[in-house]
Amino acid sequence: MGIRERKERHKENLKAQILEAAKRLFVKEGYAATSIRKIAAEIEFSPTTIYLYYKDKSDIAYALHQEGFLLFRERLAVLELVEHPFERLRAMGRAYIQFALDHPDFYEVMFIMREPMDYLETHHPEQDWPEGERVLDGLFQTIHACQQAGYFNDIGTQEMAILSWNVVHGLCSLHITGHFRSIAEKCAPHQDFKKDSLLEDVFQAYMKVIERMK
Amino acid sequence: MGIRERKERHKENLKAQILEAAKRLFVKEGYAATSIRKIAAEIEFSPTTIYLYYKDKSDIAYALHQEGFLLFRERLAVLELVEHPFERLRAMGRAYIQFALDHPDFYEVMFIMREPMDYLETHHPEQDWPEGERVLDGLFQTIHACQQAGYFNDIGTQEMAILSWNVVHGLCSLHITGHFRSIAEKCAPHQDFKKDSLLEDVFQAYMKVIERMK
DNA sequence: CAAATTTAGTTAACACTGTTAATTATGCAA
DNA sequence: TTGCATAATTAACAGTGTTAACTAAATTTG
Repeated sequence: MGIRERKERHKENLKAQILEAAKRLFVKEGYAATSIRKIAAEIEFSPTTIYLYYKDKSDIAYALHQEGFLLFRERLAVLELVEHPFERLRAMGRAYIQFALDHPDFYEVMFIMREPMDYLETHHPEQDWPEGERVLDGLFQTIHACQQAGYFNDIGTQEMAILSWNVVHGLCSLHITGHFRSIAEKCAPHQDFKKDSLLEDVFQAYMKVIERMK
Repeated sequence: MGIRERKERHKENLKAQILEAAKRLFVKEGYAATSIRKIAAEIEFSPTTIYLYYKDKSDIAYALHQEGFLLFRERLAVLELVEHPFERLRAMGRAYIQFALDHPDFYEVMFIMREPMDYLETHHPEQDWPEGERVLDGLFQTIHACQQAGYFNDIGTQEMAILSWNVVHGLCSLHITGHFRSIAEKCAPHQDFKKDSLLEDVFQAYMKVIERMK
């Protein structure tokens, strides 16, 4: 029987298979359209089977959230090689934006949606947000190195790190949620090229601003 | 003649009543928990009656979105009285943050949720986002006045306006979606007071940064 | 080996959701 | 009074997350 074969094949990685199926649906149709029942259908199991491996839907959301951070760190890791701290900061910002443009669904589950955060708070109240802290820590170190190199020394390292994060997050989140759709062309009605480079332009403006802080 | 007018008035009345009921539920339990059926129950009408006055749920979301901008502009209007443009910019930023803290649900429907934006695009594709543009225009003018006063003249006005918007939006959105919950205390483990003033601190850092750009 | 027990997975159901088609009730004009 | 347009309703569709009860298979125990 085909069903028995399938069962034997995936005896132990069913949890991983659920996540893979969820990820497939998720990147194809977004989180909102990824229902428990569809995930179940994708792996040819009953919907309730999902609940044997994941507590609830926010648990799956958090798993996708973690998956996104895996992708994200993988991308940013190479930037450790950029020696000049200020140029590294610039590269990190651009990489952040590019990640959001390449993987808007992952960006949403990582930085916009409440569900993964709610899962952390309700099911693991003791610990806080390891993924976010790890990324922010990398940014913190680069900002610190910038300050060692003489940049923005009259600003707190934490404040500067969170500020820089905020600038790119503001851009990416407003872009993804559709709030920039009409803003872009209003900003440059007779410059069509600007429509596609608003994120880049504003980020460059930020870098220009903090560049002077030496 | 007069009959039709009265009918229209009654119709507008019920439409307004629906919105009022939606707003009540919305500020009390958030958008996610505000269902069509609950709105209908609140005004003691059948659920389908809602559809005689609003196209679909995203239509209601957009109405709440507009309602939020009404509140928002009402608050910011008085800041036109602040003469010094840079101080006006500072006041606008603080007012923006305070609005988000006071009305997180409205902030969410105004700047975070896709639904109102989707309504605009699918049901009114010709026009773009009037609420956003109007607010951004006010910011644009203040930035322009700052530049006239000698601030950040080597940065484009549009870029500077959107950048400033991004900074406060980044702060408010990450705060509202719960992404700052654990970040705050990590930043200042032995300074309890900082937990509540992260938004203010980072905003001040931004103001400090652009203050130097004269 | 057979019986008991644990485990994995399923079916059926609950209580919701947004939304539409068909139907009834209501007030107005001819 | 009849006919008609409109307002509002009921019933239903197609989905959602989630839980309790149940079955079948595997494993442990006497």
